[in-house]
Amino acid sequence: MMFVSKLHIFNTKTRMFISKQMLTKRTVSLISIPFSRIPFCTNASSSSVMEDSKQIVDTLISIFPKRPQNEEQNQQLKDLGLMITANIVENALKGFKNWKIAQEFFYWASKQNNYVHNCYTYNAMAYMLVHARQNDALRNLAIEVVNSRCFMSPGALGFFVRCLGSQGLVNEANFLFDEVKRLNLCTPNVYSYNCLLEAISKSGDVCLIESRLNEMMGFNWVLDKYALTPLLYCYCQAGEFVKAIDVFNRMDDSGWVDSYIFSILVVSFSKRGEVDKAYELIEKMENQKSYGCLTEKTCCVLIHGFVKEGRVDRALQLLDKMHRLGYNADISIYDVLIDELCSIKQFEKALLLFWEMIELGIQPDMKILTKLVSCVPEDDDIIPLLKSWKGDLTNKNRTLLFNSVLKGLIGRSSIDKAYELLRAALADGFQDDNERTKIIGNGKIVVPDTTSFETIISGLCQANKLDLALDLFRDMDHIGCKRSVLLYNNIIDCLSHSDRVSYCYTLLNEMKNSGFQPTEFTHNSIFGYLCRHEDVEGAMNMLRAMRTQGHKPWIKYYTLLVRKLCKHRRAIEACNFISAMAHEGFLPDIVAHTIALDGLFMIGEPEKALKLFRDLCSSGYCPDVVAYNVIIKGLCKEKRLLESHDLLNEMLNKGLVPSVVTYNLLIDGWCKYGDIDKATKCLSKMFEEKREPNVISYSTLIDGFCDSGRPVEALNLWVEMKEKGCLPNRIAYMALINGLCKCRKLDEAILYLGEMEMKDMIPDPFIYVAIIDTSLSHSDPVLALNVLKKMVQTKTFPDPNDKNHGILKYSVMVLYKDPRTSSDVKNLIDKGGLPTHFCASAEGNATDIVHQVI
DNA sequence: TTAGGGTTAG
Repeated sequence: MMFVSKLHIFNTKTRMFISKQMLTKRTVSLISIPFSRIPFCTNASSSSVMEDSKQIVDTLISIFPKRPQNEEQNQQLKDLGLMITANIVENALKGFKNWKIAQEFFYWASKQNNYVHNCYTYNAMAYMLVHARQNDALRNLAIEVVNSRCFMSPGALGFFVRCLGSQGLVNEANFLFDEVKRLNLCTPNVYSYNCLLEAISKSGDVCLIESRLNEMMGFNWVLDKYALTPLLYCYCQAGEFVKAIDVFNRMDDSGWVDSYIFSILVVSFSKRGEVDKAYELIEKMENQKSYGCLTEKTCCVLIHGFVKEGRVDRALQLLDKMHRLGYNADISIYDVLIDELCSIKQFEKALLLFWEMIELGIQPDMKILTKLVSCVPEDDDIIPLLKSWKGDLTNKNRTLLFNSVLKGLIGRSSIDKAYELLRAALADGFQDDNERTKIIGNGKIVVPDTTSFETIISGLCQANKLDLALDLFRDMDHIGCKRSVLLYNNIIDCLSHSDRVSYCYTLLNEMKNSGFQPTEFTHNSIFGYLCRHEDVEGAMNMLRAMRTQGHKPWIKYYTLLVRKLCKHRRAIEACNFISAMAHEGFLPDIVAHTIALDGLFMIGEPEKALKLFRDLCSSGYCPDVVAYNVIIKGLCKEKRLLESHDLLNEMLNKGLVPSVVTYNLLIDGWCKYGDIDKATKCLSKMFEEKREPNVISYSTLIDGFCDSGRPVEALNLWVEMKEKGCLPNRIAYMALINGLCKCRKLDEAILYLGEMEMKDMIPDPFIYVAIIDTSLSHSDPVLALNVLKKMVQTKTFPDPNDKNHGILKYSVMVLYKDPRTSSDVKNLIDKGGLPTHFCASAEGNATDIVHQVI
């Protein structure tokens, strides 16, 4: 046995200055070589040594895992321990199938006399740990290699660093790199650095990459493509596309862009939703004749990515390009494209792709076929699709096709046909001569399954044919077809919407007894019914049942209940419901609370509202702008303007930004309070705070000015509003016209009514009433009559409960009595243009009616 | 199979 030196001696002065040319020509492609093929060791010895070593390696691999079972083997292992070299250990390590055994061997070897590990044995061990994903052990090994003070070649360092990087142990890679440098165990070269950069890029840490690159440039090294690729990758990961494109262009100028580098950028564009940018890049490379850059694999990745971003247009263009490049698109590409085209209802394109597949010899699978059958809009397309199936027509496939035909019929609103088809299949398994059923049946019987029932029952429920659905549901038992949770849910939901709630409870019990666990949907279907019907007690009982199952009540339902209660002036009950929910562990959110606050103000309980609001704040809730708005609105209504402003300040202190609504409420508050100047100040404040006033702000203030008898200012504001680009709407016009009437500015009111009608805006009846009333007080019955005729023409009259109803009645009577208008009013009455209740009073006693009105 | 709901002007 030859004695082989156990220590490799390295040249520690390997640091050198490498020119760009040297790098580009000599650097081996780091990226394109699979990790596993990078050699650990280039040590070559004489052939006889290799022979001997090989024998030792083989023996170790064979006996070590078994562990010496007898004295003889034990002795053999001891003897081998005397003979091992780093080379032998390295090769033995590579031979073990189990990482644990390899690790035991590694530590056994290190205890043998005269044996010391070298960098290659460490690397072999690291490699085993990488493949076994033993990150803790790998981390420890990195520390051990430093502690062992073993020298490392720059290449070996690079290898270990890549091992760490591949497992995402970026900090460890940096630690190892810096420690071996500090302890003079290795002088890293460009390759070692590039490995480190690649490892860092796994973490996407742009700063770290940049600082390492600066380090490299400090040695006057020229950065090559393997240094820039990790940088490009990191910029892409960080979404720093400007920088990424810059790096890419630099690489492109040097002719370094290969398919991998190209795919980093282009796939990253796609992932960030920059589909057009990705496509432009593809075209740019194509124009540069860099054909090799766009590989088949990249195309596939991009098509999937484009579709995911909802850009099926670009995906189809790329598919076209693939064809031109002679690449094959696999079935998954067609699957994803057809699926997407169907979901955006571009069925013709989907069908074209389908037939293209067949032409290219790619056999569509059942998933693609059933998708198309179930959603193409034309009946005529179905038969050719069904006939195209060349695969096995097993019972299962037959049922799948049958179900897709049912789905298709329902999608085309032919629920009756679909229902009959299922009934026919249940009756005789298709003995009729319908062409479609013959194809599916192919002379054999189609056996409907649970999905068939789910499809039809869901269709029947949607079409409001609940009883038919229930019959079918009951029939499932007779043919021995298993029900499903989906079916129960669908029917329960449909029953709840048809107000047949007692049957819902029956089915709920039935499903539990049949071993189906109700889902959140099941419970919420019934909970929804109870909320719609303001059944607080029932809703609470359901909540308790839900709590035991860990189900959550849907927000939309419990807010609906709160809203309905408040609308019916049952705000106190709404508050009690909210508390009871909280007591059950379902704390309603700020929206439900806001509705309740509004409800309390509505029933004239401002103190209760304020208490609830303060309780919310102190219990850690953070009321938002809308909640504050509701309180401000309530306080304004109560004429507590100063408190409203206190709340505005409170909002600001909390960092909440008051909305346009907030200011509008305060403007309205001050207007109604009679302090129009304060209201104007609020408008100014909006400009200061860069909260652009809207048409509501202006209308409110215009109304306020008119109420204060200041029509000129109202009209000025009207002009200002239009100058600011804020267009008046129907309500704004009505506010102005009504306001002008209140100020007795009849001519202006008529002017704006004309303007409004020119814009095809139809005013509410009260506007006509206001003008009629004002005209009469201006002693202009003819004008009033004309407006009354307009009302008759447009058939808009105030509701009998509306106060304007009485005013109009009185006006009609006045016009009836006035000789200037009397005959016209009679005429209107005779022709039936005026509702009878106006006619009856026209001849009545004026005083009586005045009493009625007032 | 299921969703986000609440506040402003005549």
